[in-house]
Amino acid sequence: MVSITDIAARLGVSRTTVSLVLNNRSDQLRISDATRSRILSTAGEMGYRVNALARAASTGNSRVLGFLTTAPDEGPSARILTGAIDEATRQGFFVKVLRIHNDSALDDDALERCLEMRLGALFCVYLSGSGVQVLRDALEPHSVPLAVVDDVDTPQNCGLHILSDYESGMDAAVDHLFALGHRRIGLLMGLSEQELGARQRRHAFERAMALHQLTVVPDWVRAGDWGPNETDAVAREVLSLSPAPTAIIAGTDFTGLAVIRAARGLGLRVPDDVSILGFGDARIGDWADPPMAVVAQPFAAMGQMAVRHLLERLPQKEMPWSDPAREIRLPTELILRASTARVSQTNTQP
Amino acid sequence: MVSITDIAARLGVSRTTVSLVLNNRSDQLRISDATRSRILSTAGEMGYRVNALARAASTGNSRVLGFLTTAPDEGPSARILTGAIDEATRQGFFVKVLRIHNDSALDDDALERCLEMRLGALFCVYLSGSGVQVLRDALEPHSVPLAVVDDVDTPQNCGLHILSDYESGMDAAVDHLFALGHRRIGLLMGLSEQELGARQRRHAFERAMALHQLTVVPDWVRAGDWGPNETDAVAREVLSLSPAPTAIIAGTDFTGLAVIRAARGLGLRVPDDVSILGFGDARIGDWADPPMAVVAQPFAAMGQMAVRHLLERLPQKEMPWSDPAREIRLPTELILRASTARVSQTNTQP
DNA sequence: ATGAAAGCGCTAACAC
DNA sequence: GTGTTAGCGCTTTCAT
Repeated sequence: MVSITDIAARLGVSRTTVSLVLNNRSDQLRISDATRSRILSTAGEMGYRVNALARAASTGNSRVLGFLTTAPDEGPSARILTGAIDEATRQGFFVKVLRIHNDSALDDDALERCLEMRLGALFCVYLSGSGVQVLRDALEPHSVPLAVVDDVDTPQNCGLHILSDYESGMDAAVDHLFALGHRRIGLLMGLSEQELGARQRRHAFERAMALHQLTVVPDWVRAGDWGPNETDAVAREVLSLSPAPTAIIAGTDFTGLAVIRAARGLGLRVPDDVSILGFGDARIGDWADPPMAVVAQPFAAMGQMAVRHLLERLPQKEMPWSDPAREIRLPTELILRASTARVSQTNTQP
Repeated sequence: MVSITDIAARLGVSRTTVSLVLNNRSDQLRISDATRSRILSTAGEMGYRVNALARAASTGNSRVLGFLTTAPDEGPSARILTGAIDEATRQGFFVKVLRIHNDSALDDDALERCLEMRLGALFCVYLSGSGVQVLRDALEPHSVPLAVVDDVDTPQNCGLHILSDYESGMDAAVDHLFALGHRRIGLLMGLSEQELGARQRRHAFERAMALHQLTVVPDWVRAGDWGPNETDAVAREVLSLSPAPTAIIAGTDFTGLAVIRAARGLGLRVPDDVSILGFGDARIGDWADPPMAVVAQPFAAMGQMAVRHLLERLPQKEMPWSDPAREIRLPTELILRASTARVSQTNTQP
């Protein structure tokens, strides 16, 4: 592949001149228009392309970001990645995706390779808190900025933490249900109580309920890392209580689907007998029966923000590690569909 | 960050010696065990990490693969990526994900950047045929191997093409339905007729039907790039025909969900009145109501195979471009769930 | 067994 | 305006 040297040789000028022209530095250091255009056209003819590798080696700046994840194929991770790529591309950066398997002790190999590649900055999703800590400790000495995205139990001083604004999301959800006359609202999370995501949802839910002076009934609030069948079972259990909630907020989109199924299994009509509202992905609910309303989390925006903030801090090459982790919460969006309705007459008393 | 030179200086040996030891080339060119261990331990103490950038610049080999996609956040793309990353990691390679927006003329910028980064090989999904052609033409002069994954209308001579084995997948699907007594089977694809995926599914479907001497009823076979509502409408239309199919194979998982919804909307019970079988993603059907049987496509394996084949061809640095595109078809898996059942008595006549 | 020297392709400081 | 020189951090060939 043709190099800067080849062009210089062909034209009888120095490599420096070629480099300057091709990098558009010619305005600073003045190159004659004649030489300039000769170089440009020759480069074109010869099919020259910078060797980004050599450039990176020379400048020590790879213009590559690393994205660490345990589950690149799950919806949220993929959305975050997409948002991140778009923003990175816009700023002339690449994204390398690394998969981590063992996230508690944090895959040493992956970390090693991040450092070897002289990655400019890193962001990660779905790591355990201890994983993030390990990451942080490894990165700090090398001043590699770090951002943690989505529900990760980020320890103090671990850089940026970007997540959904659960509070406004839950507020919107409860507001909406309240406006439809619902007073008995349950929360089935589909996430383990251990996870930050579950705690955040629960907390935001309790807060939103309090704002409306509604009682949080413990039996109607359940957490757990459920598969389809477990979700079904829990939902049936909750919907069979008396009194039962008239509306259920599901902690994830898949959980929502299973709750709808459970309701139907009990002979309840959605939304006539019970309203169901999902939380998470925007799209999937559109295919549910009935189409499921959701509080959509801003995954793409989260990836985008992660990159934007990391790149802002790149030039100074210095993370404010000592500061407590800075949280950025991005707004959710309530998407109404056919799974919520005015509470039925027989169910109006709290 | 500490370099090979630092270590050499500290130890009073040459950079060469350090390089040899750290690369385990010491067996070829014999280095004394003493020196060897001194170097290793010093490297450890000083926290040395190869500068992969410099190495790549020097060897001209970046050990990075590029993954081009128009929709990194869609299920199949993400699955393929995951499989690819796993295989790449296993072989000491990285994967850079590039998003392409304009795929007909192929995002020139992205291509430019692939070449600049001296990517070792590329694989892509969701490109148009002309996009692949552009890619191929740009890559050939530089001997960059290319693999096209999944439903892409790959022109001749465009390297490897890796896709699902639609024939055995459809055979399994039709076999299964046939065994349940179904004779009137429809195919609602949810993919535009223009797309390779639709043509492949249709062809495989017709073949499978013929194997069982079943008639393909044109009215029951529909293609189109449908959203939820359009799918619903088409499904209702087909299910309202008389005679109507007793079983429907949906071309994608989401389409399957909407078909179930449409059936229910018409007062039909699934699977009692009509059986429904999805095609595509393995997981999502598990959350459907009823849980939906699917022919699962081997997305992760496809990514894995793409990488494996590309890496095989890396050393010789030469693609057999002149050969017709070599197709590799990977087996699907029939996952049975509750959406299919023996055909009802009233529906037994073809 | 070790080192010197040249090379990869690029950038950057400074001289002419 | 352009060229010289040195440097990035590594690899590789060839002396010693």
